[in-house]
Amino acid sequence: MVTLQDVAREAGVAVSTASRALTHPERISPPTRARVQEVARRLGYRPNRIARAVVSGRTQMLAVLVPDITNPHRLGLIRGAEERARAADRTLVLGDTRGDPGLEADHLDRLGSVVDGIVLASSRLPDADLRELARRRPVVLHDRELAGLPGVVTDFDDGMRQILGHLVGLGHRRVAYLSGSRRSWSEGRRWAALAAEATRTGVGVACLGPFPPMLDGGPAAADAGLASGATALVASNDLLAIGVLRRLEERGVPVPQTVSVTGFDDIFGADFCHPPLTTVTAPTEEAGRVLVDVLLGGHAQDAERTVLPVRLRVRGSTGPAR
Amino acid sequence: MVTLQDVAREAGVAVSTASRALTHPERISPPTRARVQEVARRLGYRPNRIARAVVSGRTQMLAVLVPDITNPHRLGLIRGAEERARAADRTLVLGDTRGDPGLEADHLDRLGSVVDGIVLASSRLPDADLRELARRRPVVLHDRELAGLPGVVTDFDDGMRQILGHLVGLGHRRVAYLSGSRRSWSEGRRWAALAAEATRTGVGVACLGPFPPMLDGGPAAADAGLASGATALVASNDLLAIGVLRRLEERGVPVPQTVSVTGFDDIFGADFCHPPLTTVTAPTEEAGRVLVDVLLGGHAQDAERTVLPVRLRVRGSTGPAR
DNA sequence: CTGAAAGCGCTAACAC
DNA sequence: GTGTTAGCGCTTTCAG
Repeated sequence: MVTLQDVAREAGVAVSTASRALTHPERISPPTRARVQEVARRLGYRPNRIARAVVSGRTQMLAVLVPDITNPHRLGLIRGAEERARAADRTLVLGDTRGDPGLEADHLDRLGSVVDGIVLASSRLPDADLRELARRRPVVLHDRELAGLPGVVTDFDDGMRQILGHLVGLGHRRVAYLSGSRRSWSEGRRWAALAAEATRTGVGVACLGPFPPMLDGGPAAADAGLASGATALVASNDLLAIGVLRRLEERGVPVPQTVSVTGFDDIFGADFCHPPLTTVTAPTEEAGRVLVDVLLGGHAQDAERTVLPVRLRVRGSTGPAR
Repeated sequence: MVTLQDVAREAGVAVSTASRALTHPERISPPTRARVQEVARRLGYRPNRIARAVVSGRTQMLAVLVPDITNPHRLGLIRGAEERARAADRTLVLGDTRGDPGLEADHLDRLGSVVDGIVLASSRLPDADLRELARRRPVVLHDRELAGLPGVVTDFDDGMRQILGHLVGLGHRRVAYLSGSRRSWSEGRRWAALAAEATRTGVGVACLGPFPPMLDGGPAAADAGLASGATALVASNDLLAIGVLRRLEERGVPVPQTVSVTGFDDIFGADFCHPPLTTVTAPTEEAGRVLVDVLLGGHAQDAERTVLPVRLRVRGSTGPAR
């Protein structure tokens, strides 16, 4: 590895001069600057960002922690965050917590002292831990609310309202909610919103599950939903909903003739599964952008809370109640 | 931020002792060790990994660069790599190059001096740049071959052989290949393999495109394929194939009655699109694991080349030639 | 077993 | 403008 010392020696200047010639060229006389830069190039010098970070205390890296990197739902967020990070000349570090608070804490232990800020998507960490973390580093939350911490949340309330409104309009009066993981904050929001709306409109909604909020959870959820006698199945998310659709097809149950099915997230595949899924779409790329902006804007202290609007996308999986 | 100095002072020992008590506890007397550890915990001390890395020269971080993080095809690789990295107590840093050599170089500039090793998936960097990079850091390649560098490649030859064999068995004699990006190494491999196999079996194969290897590329590819008079369309990858299926459905062309369609990768969604896609599946999680193992095993110098076996998955999108 | 001191590669006062 | 010097927080000889 060629260091700044090597460059300085070879160029016949002090290290500090070499350093400046590379990072603050305007403060160096043209001839010296040119010589240093030429030598640096010739020697193939690359600044050691680690060393630079020790003194500046900043690495220009941001971390994004997601519960499951294989869930297509997060792709938008990641891409939006990536885009903004790149624009701000930061490097994004991505970590997968597998929805496990232990692994999440692990990752944070490792990355906490390395990155300049952290985006936590659907964090499962206890409130106290989040607060403590936020004391060390700027932190922004996605789909998790905690007083004092800034964040971006999907408008689950409105999403569920739109879903139920749509189903009621189609004549459905008995609805089953296929719930996902009990431990997630957003799961609680979804169910609460749906239950509230059901009460308001006088529709009966049963809460089934929890089921693993993945394709694999589909079979059990579909069977339970069918057995409940509901005419519409509201799945916790698209992954589960698609799994449900597959199971129903396998069992020869026509959708939406016998039951309607809805999802949440509008993931990759929701528009080409069979039948295409009626679901709620959220501007996840925008979420990613906003999260990084808040992190970089230094507003991470101000506890801004942004609620992102959602929109129902009606596709083939919902129809009139039988 | 509480530093090691703070801990040492509070515990009434030298920094070096505090350091050892935390990283080499066995070399410290039990009472001292206990005291230091207790103080560290009480003060909420967290080692600064950056500082640690300056002296050790290692950060315990590995980078994985992929051309497009939103392509579900890479999820397996990422997950496999993550798993191994975690097991080896390393942190994975993920970067998206958008298939742009410039951005890829950018990322490497930023991360090169920070990570202990690099996994490059489908790198678009010139051979010379790759070689130079490999001189600085351990590098392993995925789906790109370069003499002297270790890597893991999908067995494209066998995959294409299986696809064509399957189609020929169904009576297809006129096949169109819907090509993807010209600039990718794997694209070249796929076409070369298909062309060779076509020659061997005396089947006519036209190369159409290139089309953007994404869902969006589907419409143009489908129309061109149909116009070519081929009875089977072999798409460069699943994303494109699914886009093609959607376009065919839109145009009312029955699949596989009028044309058969095949993909490559077996991505999320390939089994629930309509009709389900006949494609080639590769053990991508295994690829991720092997790549990280090679990186960590220090075999990165030995230029090992692992070819991963593939398997044809026949689904509803292929049938007898009309 | 513990402490003092050197130094990782780089940046940033502070002089000249 | 440029060089000298002092660290950043930590690990690691090297003495004691």
